[in-house]
Amino acid sequence: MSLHLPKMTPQDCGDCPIRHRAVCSRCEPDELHRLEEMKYYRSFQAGQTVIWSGDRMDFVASVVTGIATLTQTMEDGRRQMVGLLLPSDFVGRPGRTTAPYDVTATTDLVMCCFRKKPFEDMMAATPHVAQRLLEMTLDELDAAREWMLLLGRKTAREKIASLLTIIARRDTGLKQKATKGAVRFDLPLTREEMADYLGLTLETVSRQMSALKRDGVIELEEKRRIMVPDFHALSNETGDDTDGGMVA
Amino acid sequence: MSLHLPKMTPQDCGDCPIRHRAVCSRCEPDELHRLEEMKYYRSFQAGQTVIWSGDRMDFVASVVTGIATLTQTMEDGRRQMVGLLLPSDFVGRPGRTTAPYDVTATTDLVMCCFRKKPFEDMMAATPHVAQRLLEMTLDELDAAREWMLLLGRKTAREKIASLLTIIARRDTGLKQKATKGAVRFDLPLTREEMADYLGLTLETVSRQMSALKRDGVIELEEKRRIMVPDFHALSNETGDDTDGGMVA
DNA sequence: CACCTGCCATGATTCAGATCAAAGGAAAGA
DNA sequence: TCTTTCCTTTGATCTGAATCATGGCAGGTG
Repeated sequence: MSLHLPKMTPQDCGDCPIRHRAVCSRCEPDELHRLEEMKYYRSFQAGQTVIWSGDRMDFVASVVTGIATLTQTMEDGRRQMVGLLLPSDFVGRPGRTTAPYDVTATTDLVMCCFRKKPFEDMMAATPHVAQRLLEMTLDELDAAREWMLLLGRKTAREKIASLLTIIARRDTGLKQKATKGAVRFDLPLTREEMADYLGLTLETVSRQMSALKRDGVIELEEKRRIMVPDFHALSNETGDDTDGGMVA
Repeated sequence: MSLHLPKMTPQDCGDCPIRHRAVCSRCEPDELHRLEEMKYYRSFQAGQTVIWSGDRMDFVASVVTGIATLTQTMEDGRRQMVGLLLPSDFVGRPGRTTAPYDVTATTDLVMCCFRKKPFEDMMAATPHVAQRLLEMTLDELDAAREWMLLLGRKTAREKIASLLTIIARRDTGLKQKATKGAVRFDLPLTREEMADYLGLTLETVSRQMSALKRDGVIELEEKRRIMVPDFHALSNETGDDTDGGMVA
């Protein structure tokens, strides 16, 4: 395998695929220009570690393409994934010098980085970056709390169904429950990564995937290729109130 | 029981017990004055619900005194606490109209409330509130992620020890691991609330408390009054890397 | 080709924590 | 005083997921 990483030609922010959703989405042209001056790209291969927990972290970054994970590890090796970073998601905390989690590239990954100091200066000087970052952080907090419910109270089957639902939704670009009929998508995670995310073992993940297949809720076209014949049936397995909220 | 709530005389922000830690901590005198004009206090008795999940929420607020909880409930009644609100903590999300969780007063509670619209206007106009709110939200996100590790990977005994450690630390006002010798504190939660927080049943909570007592890690002076003879011994039960991080 | 190595599935067995059940103690009201 | 209610503890049993163990398959490599 070649170890050459693709050379990233610094792009024009105007062409950036995450321009409208990332931390820079609210920026005025002059702010964007300033960010453009300080940004640089970094690429990682699938499996590479971006940062180790405890390392000094002198940059912040947005995911441009690919998927990364945040994981915590206990001394005895137990691991829990605490975040899944998709394109436009932000990594790093202004005002902190040390990474609190391992950040790992799950697929090939491109990040748009800013050195921390200039970025912090900019945050202090103009409000749009900070405003957007607050919004994004609040969204992440909501997601983390939803995950707490999953980890604390859901069964293995519900956990799997919930994860598949989330991936299916964002993969098909569908917002709410509006998904009808069959859906197809690729799992970006190994069984072990799924287990780390769901607070399960990989064996349990494998068994529950098989069970959902046996019950006709999903079909496996390949190990990582999922077909959901009836999205509503999958939603019903998540344990969430999926029936559109308010009772008539 | 009398249903009269204590009449709160609006306080001067300068005397406020949470002045230096709450969302207003960065405010300049003029900003503080503006907040003072729009604030109002609300009191709740222990056990009262502050807001129901799904309710319209037209205010945001800081906890002044007392403790509140955020909980999510599944249709079949499974409950997971997703946040513990202590004095100076902030409730409510600017830009959202509907409460995502039940908020409940665990003890008698006083909140300093702001109607959402004026508060949002102020956030847009001056940066200090938004800056502080971002900081606090990032802290909460870290706490939520630490809790994800606990919920996903820790044993019942580790969960209990972790919760006791956290409450002990904030109760004794101690920052890091610097606690030496005996510590005493009151549990602000019932066994059931502890269970809801830890993703356990109340029976398991009770049993593990008894086990920690049997093993001499804690002593129960009353049901809710904890004495920890050796704080380090308790920390060792949390499963966390408590030995000060870096290996020599 | 034969041989790894990484990933996945599945069977057998164990065990931590849930569930079911009963009862004790403290506080509040009648 | 007795009763009720809330909180807690403890015991007996069950069970969902972990653990232990094996084998299959696909892709890469010598």
